Amino acid sequence: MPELPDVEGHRRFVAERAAGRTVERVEAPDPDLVRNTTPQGLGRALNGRTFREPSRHGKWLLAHTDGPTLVLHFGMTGYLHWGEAGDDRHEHDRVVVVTDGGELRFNCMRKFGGVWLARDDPAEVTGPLGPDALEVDRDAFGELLAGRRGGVKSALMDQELLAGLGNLLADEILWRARTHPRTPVGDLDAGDVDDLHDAMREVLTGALPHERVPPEEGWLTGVRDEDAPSCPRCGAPLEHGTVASRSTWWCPACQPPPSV
DNA sequence: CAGGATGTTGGGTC
DNA sequence: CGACCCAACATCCT
Repeated sequence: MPELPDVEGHRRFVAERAAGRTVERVEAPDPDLVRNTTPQGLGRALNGRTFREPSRHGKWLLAHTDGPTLVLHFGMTGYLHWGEAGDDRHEHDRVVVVTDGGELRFNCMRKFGGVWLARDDPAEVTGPLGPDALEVDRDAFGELLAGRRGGVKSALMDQELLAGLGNLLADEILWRARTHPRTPVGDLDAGDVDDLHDAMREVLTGALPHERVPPEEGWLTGVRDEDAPSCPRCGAPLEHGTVASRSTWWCPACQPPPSV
């Protein structure tokens, strides 16, 4: 679930369902997913507080209140849903914030995500993050890459460089920009950086309405789970390998490998 | 049964 | 320090 468009969807969900509601208590069916305090401590900090308009930085969701901020990260399988008091909960609902108008439920099957309490600056729990990928214009993007060593895919996915892109988005952007994922950043010329920035904007703005990387026609994500996927653009059989320690798909025709 | 999956962290290496 | 790799985390699915 969790790359920038997914988390933006969760942000909208909090804005629609939780903003303006007041916390009555916190319940943690799995207390381990309350990461930097105890469920009791989280409750003491949030009880009586009212959710305000949430924000997002990269893959982190910041559910602000009129006091501290509830910070959420979704790992690989986290999502939010809403329930009314007395509704059956899902077995993977790990943390539940009970408000005066219903329950915000953090569901996380694989338990890679979690919730944190930020009494002050959320950066204390998120750690250092680069600028949000949606906010980076062409010049800023070029400056981020300038001086960067290593491969372009690992750069795009480095949250301290640029926040919000994950494995699916990185492959999607590289495919759209016709750039091989193993291309050294230092080999990119200005036109390549233009193409990458354009592709990033197109992929993000295209994905946002879906609140996910859409597995649709014309997207790499639409074919990457097939048995023998082929390029949605040129039809060549896609290649697969490990790049930046992640499962990676690319088109050998559209994205020629970097010359050694 | 083995292997893989949209993420992050910590340890070790060069 | 910058960057890479791997293992680990927990759970489900093929």
